[in-house]
Amino acid sequence: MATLKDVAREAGLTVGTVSRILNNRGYISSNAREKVDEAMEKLNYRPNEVARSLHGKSTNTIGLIVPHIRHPYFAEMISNLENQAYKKGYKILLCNSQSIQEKEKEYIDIITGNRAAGLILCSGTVDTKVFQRVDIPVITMERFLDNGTACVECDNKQGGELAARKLIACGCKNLLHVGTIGTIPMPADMRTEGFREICQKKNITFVEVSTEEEQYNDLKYDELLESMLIKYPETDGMFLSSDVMAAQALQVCRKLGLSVPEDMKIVGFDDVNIASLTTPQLTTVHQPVKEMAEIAVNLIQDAVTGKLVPKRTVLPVRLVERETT
Amino acid sequence: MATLKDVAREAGLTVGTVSRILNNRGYISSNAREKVDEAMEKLNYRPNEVARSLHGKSTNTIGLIVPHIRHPYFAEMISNLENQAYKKGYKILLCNSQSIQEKEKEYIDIITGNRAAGLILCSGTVDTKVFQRVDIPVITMERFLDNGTACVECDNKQGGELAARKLIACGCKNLLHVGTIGTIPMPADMRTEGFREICQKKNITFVEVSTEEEQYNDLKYDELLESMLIKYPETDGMFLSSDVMAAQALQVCRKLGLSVPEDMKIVGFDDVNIASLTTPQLTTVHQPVKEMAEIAVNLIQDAVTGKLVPKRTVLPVRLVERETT
DNA sequence: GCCTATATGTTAATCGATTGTTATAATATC
DNA sequence: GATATTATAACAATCGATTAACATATAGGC
Repeated sequence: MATLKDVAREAGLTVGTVSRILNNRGYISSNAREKVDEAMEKLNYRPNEVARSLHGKSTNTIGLIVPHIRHPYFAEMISNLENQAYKKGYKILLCNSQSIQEKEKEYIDIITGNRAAGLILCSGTVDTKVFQRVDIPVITMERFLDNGTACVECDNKQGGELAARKLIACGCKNLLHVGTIGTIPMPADMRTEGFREICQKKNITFVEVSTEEEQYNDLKYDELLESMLIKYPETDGMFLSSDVMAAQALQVCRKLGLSVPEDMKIVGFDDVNIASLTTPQLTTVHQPVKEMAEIAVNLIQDAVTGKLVPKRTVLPVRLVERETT
Repeated sequence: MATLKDVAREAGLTVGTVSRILNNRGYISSNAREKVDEAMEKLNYRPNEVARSLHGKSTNTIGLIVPHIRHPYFAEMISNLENQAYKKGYKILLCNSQSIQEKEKEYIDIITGNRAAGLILCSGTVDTKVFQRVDIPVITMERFLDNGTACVECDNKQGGELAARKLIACGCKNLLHVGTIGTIPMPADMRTEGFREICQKKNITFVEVSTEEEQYNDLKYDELLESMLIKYPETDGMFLSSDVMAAQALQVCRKLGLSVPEDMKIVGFDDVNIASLTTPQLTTVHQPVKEMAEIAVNLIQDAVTGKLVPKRTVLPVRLVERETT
């Protein structure tokens, strides 16, 4: 591929001048600019961003680590992050950790090695110690991290409360809640917390179940859900920590001959696409994914430019009532 | 961040020696290696990949341009591509074109400017002329491109045939097919082609509709579908070019009081997650996304290493029968 | 004819690594 | 003990751009 030197030679100028023209610095004659434009066109020149980044301190890349791309919530999140990154002149280096600690660590090495401007972490198995050695801004989403630069999350607890309140208002007496992965603490656990508090306050019987990594990875909760409904046949309302789970709960109910919402009320979480594609459509807790994504990217930029950055940003959620309650 | 020079100073050696140790070339004393290890540990050194790539000819980045991340088919595709890329030592630079030509062009500039090893293109609005100037391997997926290095696709025509055959075998007499975006020619159009051929051969009445970009971008087909079903009330079978569309068709049928599969049979395309989360679950044409993704990444690698690369790879599809037929 | 503003050339350093060539030790061989 | 061999490092060029310092050249203004 053609280099600046080639362009300079072709245009009959020196690299210094051509670079000046490219970057609009100093004095430039329209004549020279024309010659350079022609030469670039002719040689199909495109500045080597690698060389440029080497000269500058960092790149305009944001490393993004998610546990799953296929999961609609993350697909939605990635999409919004990409969008905002594009607007701000960043590009996204996409890393799918699959919740594998080793892979996550490796990706952190790759991202820092590539001198990314910042790191957005939606995945959470890595030891926080790893991050003491990361010297670029780290924005966590739905993940605890003492050493992180900042954290963006939705009001998970409020979400759990909304779900519990709704189910109880619908007349449910025996609730079942399936939460996030039991082995890894994360902000999403607060959904359970909020749910629990309301149930206790209102004196409603409830069962709490957490999922296993395997189920999370395969997006396959039907067996767990079925066994739970068989184990607790008196259940008349469920709060699931994701819409994917809730959609599967619907299928399980159908299999077991339970009508929703007549025999069973269901509340999901996330409010992704599928929530309105199931039959009946899901009542769910809406996460402001777009705003969270925008804030995350903006925080990276602020942190890079040395601005003071809020340690924690919590956005409100809201209940979207559809047909399962 | 610490550089090689810092490590060398710390270890009391020169950069050349340290580099040699890092890359295991030439003679190295265990003493020197030890000192370097210590220095790296102490300084938290991580090689600057930007500098490394500058020296080498290209990076190990693959540029990936998709029209949508949120669309479950692409989410699935991205996930599989990322996976294979990781296995092969590549990283993914993710670009969401939103089917906007200008954005696509800009991304191509960014990708080539960053000296990516190759480009995987799942999006298709850009003028093919643009690619005459791209000097890295370009693998297209579900997209025509004369100047591309290679193309990977599923047997779209066969998919259309399977769908038509199934609907006809179910006894449908008046079919409706909603295809891809009318204004942009793409391999997926062959689904329509295959569908049409079978209908004609079997003498079955059918209506063909194409979608608009706006609907594709918003993943919102319900209004179109509803108007079509009202316009063609005799319709008793539908073939939709994606599962997202098929899932929405189900909702529209429900709204119009049509039972599926009794009054209306439905066949989708892609076989993504939602296909088994709708009620009834979708009969659909399965695309071998994983294999397509693996092949695409492998083709990039082969092209980079100068291997001869097949111009076109077509993978078979298969019908997955669920509950809508 | 001098000054100034404009335009470009020249030269060289820099970013952080890789790598070929060369220099210097340490050890082995006869 | 001289010579060959092997081990270990230093030195310097290179990748492709940016940028600063300084020199030079042309033009117009007064």
